[in-house]
Amino acid sequence: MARRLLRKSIPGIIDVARLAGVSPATVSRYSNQPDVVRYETRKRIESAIEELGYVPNGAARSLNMGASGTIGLIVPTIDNAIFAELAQAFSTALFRHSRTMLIAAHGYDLTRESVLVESLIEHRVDALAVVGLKHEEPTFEILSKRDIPAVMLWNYRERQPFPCIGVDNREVGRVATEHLIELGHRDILFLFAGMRGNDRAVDRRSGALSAMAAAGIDVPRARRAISPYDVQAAKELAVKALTATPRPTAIFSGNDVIALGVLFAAMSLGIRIPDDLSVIGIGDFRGSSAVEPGLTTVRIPARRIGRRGAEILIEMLDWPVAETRHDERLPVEVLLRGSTAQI
Amino acid sequence: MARRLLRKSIPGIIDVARLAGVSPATVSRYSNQPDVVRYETRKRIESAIEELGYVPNGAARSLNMGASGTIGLIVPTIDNAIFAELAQAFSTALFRHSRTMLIAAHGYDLTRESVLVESLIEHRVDALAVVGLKHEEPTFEILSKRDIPAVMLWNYRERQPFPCIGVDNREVGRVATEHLIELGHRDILFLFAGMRGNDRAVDRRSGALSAMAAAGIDVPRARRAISPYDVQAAKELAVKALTATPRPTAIFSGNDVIALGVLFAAMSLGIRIPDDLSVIGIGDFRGSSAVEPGLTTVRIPARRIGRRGAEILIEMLDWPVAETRHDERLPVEVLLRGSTAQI
DNA sequence: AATGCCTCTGCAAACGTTTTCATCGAACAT
DNA sequence: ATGTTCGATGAAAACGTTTGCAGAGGCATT
Repeated sequence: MARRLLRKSIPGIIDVARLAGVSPATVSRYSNQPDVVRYETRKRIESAIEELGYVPNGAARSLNMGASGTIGLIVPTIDNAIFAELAQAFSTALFRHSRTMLIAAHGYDLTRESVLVESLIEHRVDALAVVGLKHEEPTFEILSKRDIPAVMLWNYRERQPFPCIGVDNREVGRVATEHLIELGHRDILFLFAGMRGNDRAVDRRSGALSAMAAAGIDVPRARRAISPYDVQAAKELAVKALTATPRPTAIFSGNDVIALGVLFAAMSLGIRIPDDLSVIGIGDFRGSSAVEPGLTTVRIPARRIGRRGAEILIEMLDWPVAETRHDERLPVEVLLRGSTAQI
Repeated sequence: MARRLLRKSIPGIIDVARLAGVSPATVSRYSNQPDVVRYETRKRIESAIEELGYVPNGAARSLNMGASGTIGLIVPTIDNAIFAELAQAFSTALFRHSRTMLIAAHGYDLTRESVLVESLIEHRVDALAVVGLKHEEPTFEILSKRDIPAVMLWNYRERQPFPCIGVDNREVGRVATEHLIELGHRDILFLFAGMRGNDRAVDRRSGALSAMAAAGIDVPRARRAISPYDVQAAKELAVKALTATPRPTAIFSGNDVIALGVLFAAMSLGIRIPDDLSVIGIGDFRGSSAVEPGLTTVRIPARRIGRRGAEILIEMLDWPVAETRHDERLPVEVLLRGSTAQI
């Protein structure tokens, strides 16, 4: 961090007090409980604040109060349609309750996560949300040592060390697969998302494969692949798979980005969708409904997860004694659009 | 904000000092300039910290030092491919210099912006980056009153109150349009992005129209429309425009999202791209190269803008005396892909 | 007039760091 | 033996708020 800065000295509560002819205590009361200050005094303070351009020092306040008004969010990356939606909703919900979001990204490297947690704790976040259920030991340890209110977003499962708000990604993988099976598909190519440090992808995969097993359909190794989170890369992968024979009749895509790549691959090869090939995605990213044909996908309510996560944390802060668990399992649904059809 | 929380009392520097049998001053020195502390003492402090799970209190440090190690970023919204990329790069660059990003979004409502600035200043950000050149008076006022190092990202122009790092969006609009003109197009439909609180869109529009004027081509009102930032909405708009006669031979899209909508509209109508219609976008969002056919677009280096913005702010913090202006105009280039062709 | 209550305000002690200055030994040169 | 320098540490004063406690004055009740 920087050395001590000697900048134009910023006006503090004492300057305001002096100018308004009152004590600092009164100014403080003015900004925290205005109604206890006499009208006339209030006016004087107001104009003093106006004149000096006074903005209270959050660090001092935070030091005194033991709460910073800041809540942390740790995501794999911001630069991803779906986490961006989540973060935006989270931030908006916090703003509504006059708190601020401190966001940090670890780039799917869970070992870096505990460093971020520590950094956020150093900034004295009042509460913390993380994406996913899987975390390294230090992360859990530091969190419980401090007993900072924390939630895990995105993935839902029972009996977790912290409340979860999200969907059951095994269910997500399952319903997507079942949809294809119901349409009569037997030869399905599975393009899973990368699974390093990504328990959502792991769960989807396990849900998908168990649905196949339940239907008694074998999934040979050649029908399982892992695609990066990138339209172009997924497209190339799909092109390769679609030019080999025999060609699958359907493709399960671990997320909508991969599904888009598949769609474009099919277009470039002149394969008609859904006549020659069914494609299903996961996520319902913005734009997935607009692509031609519309992408059938499993909707994951990212915004709602973000909003509820924020609200629940605030609730935990405001009623710290409440012994209720705050888990929330959100429903998933298959959005039927044009990219899947009966075989 | 919350009332005073009475939580498990968190260990402070004094607890560490007591446990290690030294004074708080020594512990402080340990974490700031470890080399001045005797090896043996250092070891004792280390194990005390370990045992207590001590994490320094940023608020106290910030209060004392007058610097928080936090840098603010204000964007219209996080939930937008391009700003997410920017924010991610910004955050990463800050992290590399051990600072943290505090991000806030105003949803294209510039009047809300000054509230956010104030909130960030209350959190004592050491510096601030905002997107765009156009801001309400209070925003500028509060910033210059405090003389907090600030930069304006995304849009570049000379003689601005704060350093700009970005591209000249008039140039962006111009080169996109010139590309279409060079290909022989005369009847071009312009789908601009919404311009409320969005000076980037305003500039692109003005660049585009002036390029047309320079080429002596008239653009009737019916060939100018404004599209929301949404694939589906842009698609509907484009469908309407493409079913009317006469049909334009090319469409200028204010950004890649709109361009995607146009592409899908054309597909759904059986209009061949680029044979029957040329489409150009702006931004080079991820995935724009993978769509079929590849989208010709004007590349805007969002990541680089984010990274440079962060680096420049840090530079301004570390050498506050340097009188050099830190503006940076980044180059733009037309990426030729499959969606445009000679008429 | 004395008493009590209420409203508004001030005093001063925290909160957890960093940093200047001073102190104390030890090592070293004279 | 005496002075000098150096390295390692401690004491204490900030930094800018919030808040419990108490005091001052006004008003109503006895």
